[in-house]
Amino acid sequence: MHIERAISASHSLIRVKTKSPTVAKPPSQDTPLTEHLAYLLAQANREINRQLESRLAKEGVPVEQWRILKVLFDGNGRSMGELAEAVLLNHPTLTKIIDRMVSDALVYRVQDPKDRRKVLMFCSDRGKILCQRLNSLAMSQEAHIVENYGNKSTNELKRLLENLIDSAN
Amino acid sequence: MHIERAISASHSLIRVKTKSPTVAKPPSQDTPLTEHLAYLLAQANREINRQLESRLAKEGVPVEQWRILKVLFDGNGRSMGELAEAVLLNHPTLTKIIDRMVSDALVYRVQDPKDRRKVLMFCSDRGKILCQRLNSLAMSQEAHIVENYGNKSTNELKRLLENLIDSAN
DNA sequence: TGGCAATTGTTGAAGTTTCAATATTTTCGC
DNA sequence: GCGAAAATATTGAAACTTCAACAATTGCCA
Repeated sequence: MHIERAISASHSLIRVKTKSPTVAKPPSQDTPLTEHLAYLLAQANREINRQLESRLAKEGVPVEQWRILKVLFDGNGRSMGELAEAVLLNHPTLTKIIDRMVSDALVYRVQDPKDRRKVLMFCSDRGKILCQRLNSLAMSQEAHIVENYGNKSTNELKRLLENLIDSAN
Repeated sequence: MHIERAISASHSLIRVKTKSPTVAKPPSQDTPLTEHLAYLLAQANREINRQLESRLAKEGVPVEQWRILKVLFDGNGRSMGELAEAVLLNHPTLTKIIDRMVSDALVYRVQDPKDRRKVLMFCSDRGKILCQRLNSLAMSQEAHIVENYGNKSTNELKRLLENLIDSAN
């Protein structure tokens, strides 16, 4: 292995056939789309998100709103900026979603007394009750994934995703 | 291990405490948002997609267009349906992106002679040349990920994602 | 202190995606 | 072979997201 690397590094004309089947291929020009990490993530995300979406549709609530309710559930207010970060939305999008949720009386705005530029968001009682129903639906979805995919794989995948996210920052 | 499984399978009243520190918590009502698989996937996807996007921006091309070019690069035509499936877009969205790409002379439409309902998409020479430059950018992004995140983790993550996608269908 | 730069959130316009309806062609049962 | 149903792609309207500009407030430093 040492030797193989040395040979390959010296650009030998002799082709050394590598043995390992799971040897790390560096991504090359003709790597199929389906082997790119970015693509696999997009595909997995799309699939899982669809499943969740269709569960939450029972309550007529989009995934983003569930995330917002879940973050606010603890009763501590969050500024729009914190919230946007937490739920993976950019500011203007969040503002408009929050507008709808305020209309539905799920959340409400309070001006931050410490810093009057900020708006603190809170979850209403109605929002909390809905949130709990949504949590059940989300839980059952995740249970369903674990059933098909296995407990070990699920946990391992979560761990790897967390590391990836960390390493990307 | 055999025995443990047997006990657990027989629903014994005796609790067998599993040793593993990474024991599977079943998702519960108050599982934080950030521990849900759907959330981790969304976050990782967002992050990696942003990185890729900013690389491809050097050529002024959105990620979706790179995917399309890459799929068509082999010169075999694809129907809109096949293409939509391959690049994770729904039909109307694809139609409109293709309209733009046709304007830019990156791809072209040909009516399928075997089945005149279908339109076969092909990549132009110009599209192929651009695709190769984009492939380089995408490769360098993936190399960058591997650098920070590690080769082993990257491959393992890809494997797990593939399995997840399979198990979800 | 006064004023300039930075932070925070919202708004309106522009761009994009999605939904439902449509047009065209093929398939299949009878 | 005919007609109804299915498959394929596109279109226009509606919904949504994003971008750039704006308004309000705070922090800073000279």
